[in-house]
Amino acid sequence: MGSTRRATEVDPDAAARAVRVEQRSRQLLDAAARLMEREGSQAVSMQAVADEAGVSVGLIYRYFGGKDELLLAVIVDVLDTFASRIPAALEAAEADPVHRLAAAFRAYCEVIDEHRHAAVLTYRESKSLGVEGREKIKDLEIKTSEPLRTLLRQGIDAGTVVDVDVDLVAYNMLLLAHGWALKHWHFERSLGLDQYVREQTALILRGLVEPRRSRDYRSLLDPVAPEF
Amino acid sequence: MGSTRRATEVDPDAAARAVRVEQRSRQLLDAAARLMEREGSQAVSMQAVADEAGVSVGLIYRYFGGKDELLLAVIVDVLDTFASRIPAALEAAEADPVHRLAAAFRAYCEVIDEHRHAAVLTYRESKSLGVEGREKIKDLEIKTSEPLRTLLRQGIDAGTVVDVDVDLVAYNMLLLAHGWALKHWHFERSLGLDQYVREQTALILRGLVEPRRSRDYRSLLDPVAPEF
Amino acid sequence: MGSTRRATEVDPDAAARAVRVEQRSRQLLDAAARLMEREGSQAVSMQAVADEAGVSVGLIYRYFGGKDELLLAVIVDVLDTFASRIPAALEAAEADPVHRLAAAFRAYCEVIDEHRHAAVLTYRESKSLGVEGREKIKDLEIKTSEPLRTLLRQGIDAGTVVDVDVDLVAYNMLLLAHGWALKHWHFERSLGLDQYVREQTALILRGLVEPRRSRDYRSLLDPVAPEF
Amino acid sequence: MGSTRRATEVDPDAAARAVRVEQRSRQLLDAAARLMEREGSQAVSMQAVADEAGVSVGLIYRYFGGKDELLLAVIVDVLDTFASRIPAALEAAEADPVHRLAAAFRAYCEVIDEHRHAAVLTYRESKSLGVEGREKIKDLEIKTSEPLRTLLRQGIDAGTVVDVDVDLVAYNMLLLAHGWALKHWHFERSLGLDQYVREQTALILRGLVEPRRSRDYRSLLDPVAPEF
DNA sequence: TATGAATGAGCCTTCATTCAT
DNA sequence: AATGAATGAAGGCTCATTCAT
Repeated sequence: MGSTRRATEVDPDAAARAVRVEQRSRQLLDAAARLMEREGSQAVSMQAVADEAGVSVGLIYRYFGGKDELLLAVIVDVLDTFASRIPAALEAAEADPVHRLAAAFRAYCEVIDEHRHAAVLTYRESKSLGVEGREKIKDLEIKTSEPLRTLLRQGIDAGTVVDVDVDLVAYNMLLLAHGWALKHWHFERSLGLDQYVREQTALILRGLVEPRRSRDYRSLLDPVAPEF
Repeated sequence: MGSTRRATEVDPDAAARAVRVEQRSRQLLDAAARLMEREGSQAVSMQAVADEAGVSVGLIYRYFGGKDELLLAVIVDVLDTFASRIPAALEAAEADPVHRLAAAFRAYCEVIDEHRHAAVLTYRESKSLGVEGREKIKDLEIKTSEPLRTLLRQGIDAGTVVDVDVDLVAYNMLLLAHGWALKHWHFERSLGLDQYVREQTALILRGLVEPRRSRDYRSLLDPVAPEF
Repeated sequence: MGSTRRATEVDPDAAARAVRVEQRSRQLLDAAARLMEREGSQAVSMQAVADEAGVSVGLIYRYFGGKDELLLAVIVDVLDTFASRIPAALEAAEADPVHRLAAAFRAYCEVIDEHRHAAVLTYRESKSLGVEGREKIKDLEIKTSEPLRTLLRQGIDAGTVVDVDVDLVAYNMLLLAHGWALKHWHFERSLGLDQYVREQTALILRGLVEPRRSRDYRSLLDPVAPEF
Repeated sequence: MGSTRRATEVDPDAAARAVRVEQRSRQLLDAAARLMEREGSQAVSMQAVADEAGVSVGLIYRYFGGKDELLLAVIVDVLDTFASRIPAALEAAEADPVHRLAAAFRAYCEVIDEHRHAAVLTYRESKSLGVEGREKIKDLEIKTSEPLRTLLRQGIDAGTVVDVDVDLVAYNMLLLAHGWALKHWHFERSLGLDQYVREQTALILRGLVEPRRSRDYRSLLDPVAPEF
């Protein structure tokens, strides 16, 4: 079966197959993520994912090695969404690093709000993730938070941001964004996402912005901290 | 039934029994926590807890209603440790609210370091915790973070801390402390606990301390941010 | 998903699946019943049923919701056997209601003899049966005993049966048939099934048949009560 | 230890001990029976019996070999109640065998109504009863039903009862009495105990009483079958 | 005698994984 | 490529029974 072309050419069969594999993976990943958000990660059994995707259990195993691999893929998928959404948000924002920082944080929080349960999965036992998965996630987080670090450095260079530990601040912003998912049941009645983002932004910026430049960013914090 | 003492005394049998119940509960709670730290919470089966504690499965059910209840008790136990350790740490610290805030944060981080996995348990699916458990945890967290809120308010009143949303800042400090557990595998090679505490403290204080009072707290941040 | 035939035809896949489901259910039901007859209902664990049927435990749960449901299904199955065997026995019998009554009673006893332990299951704690199951059994028993009631009424109308409480007599005949199973260990050494049926038939008819018509049914009672 | 008297005298210690054993057994038996009637035989665990009796689990094992033995003892106890209640009921009844038969049947039904669940236990798996227990029960049932057989024979001799298989009729009357317990959930809404007894008595007597003597017993059947 | 803490075999059930079709 | 029936290990839990006190 299949074609027997020269190796220098791209095998069109292989290409078509790759496309189908891609589509199926997408379908399964989306189903798993949807299920997870809708029913909580407790309800994610292979059968449930299959049902949600409208395929058979067996098929999942043709695309993912097993449950752990599937779950890891879902996490990676979410982190990929981060990696693509943040830059998009930055383009829409003003050129100023601090404004962009705020936009990036908001984008983080919004993606997390959409993938609350999947985001929390990142904190799963490293055992079930495996060394490989752990490394992959670490890399992705670093890569995804790269824009933050870049912006922080730009701000510091521009003199609008005080001289902080760029790595740690980036990490903290991530954690605070995740905080929305982690402590969601803590806040769900008292705080909306928008309010959460605004207040956290105010707090973060207060620690970052050079005191003598702070009045430049008042608009960013309205209406939460107009007195800033 | 046992002895027949004067009614004015507390039944010594009941008292002795209460002590034994307390000891057994401790033993089981510790075993569960130990197992969790060592093998990860995935490995926590009732049989495993029993083995770790050196007792039989059945016995656990005399002290805890079931697995969920046991796990909830482990969480509550950790939160209780918080609630008792933080005040102790505060007494040892200087009277100044900002110094105390830093001491409290360090104490938080240290307890979490000792109960890394149990601390993370707080973020379990609320479903498996049950409404009751969820409420209990929420209450305990609020109660445990109360010292932070008090200190923040004192600082604000004293004019050493800027006017922030006390609730959110307290929550953030908690989250940052938890961050040590949550992202431990992220930092384990690059950062020690002490370093983590110092750097985070510096960042937090930078956002809290009134700029014109900042030089009063330089010592707190050395050697991490001597330039502060 | 399978073939794409004309919509007017029944989906052959679904049909085939239904057949297989039916076969498996049969197999499991029979295994459970067999096990019950051989080892007593105490020995009926899911594992034992699986072993007896030559399948795995898990499979049972694809066909029955749980142990209670399986047991209920066994009971219902036996009652269904009743419901189908009795009419068959009646067709083979003479047209006369009293003759048919005797034939029905014999048929009852024979089915019960074949499902001795399962028949007794009907008397299980109603709790473990559940409200639903209880109602189902009640309905089936009423439905199954309907032929008896009909025959009794016909006999009364024809003047060959005295005017009795049709419901209670039908219930008694059922109970007496069950008696063969219930008190089997009482009789097993002294009485055979055939003998049991004959003697009980004689007793029942003596209480039912109009005295002046009794000689018409002498043949029914031979050789047990030739003097009747 | 204890006393060292001559063997010809009854050891008073032993006697006292026997009394205590008897009392304890009573206490436990009653507790078990009470529990069974109140909660159904499903709820009869050793712990529950101990609680109901106000003693510890361990103590039960000093008086009964185990659960099966305890349950057997409860059954035997109930059958003993039969054996003592029936004669008492007969003494209160008229001298006529048929009247006494009716009185005996009523007494049976009443005792069974009081020990519904225990009565049904008789039909427990022979396996869990053991050969010994089975024999004991068989003997007790035969002994207990002896009055019935005697009365039937007297009736036959007196010419008021037709010539029936005395053993089987006695057995049937027992079964019909048990029927009240066995099918209780069938009748509980439609029939009271008294009604059940009356109707069954009417049916039984119709099959037993010599047709030409039937009018002598009309009063027995009122108001159920006044036309008899 | 009496207690009740402790045991552990055994039960029901779930679910990731495999494999014949 | 796709299905889904079948597997069986593993988990949570119960409860009859024992034994040190």
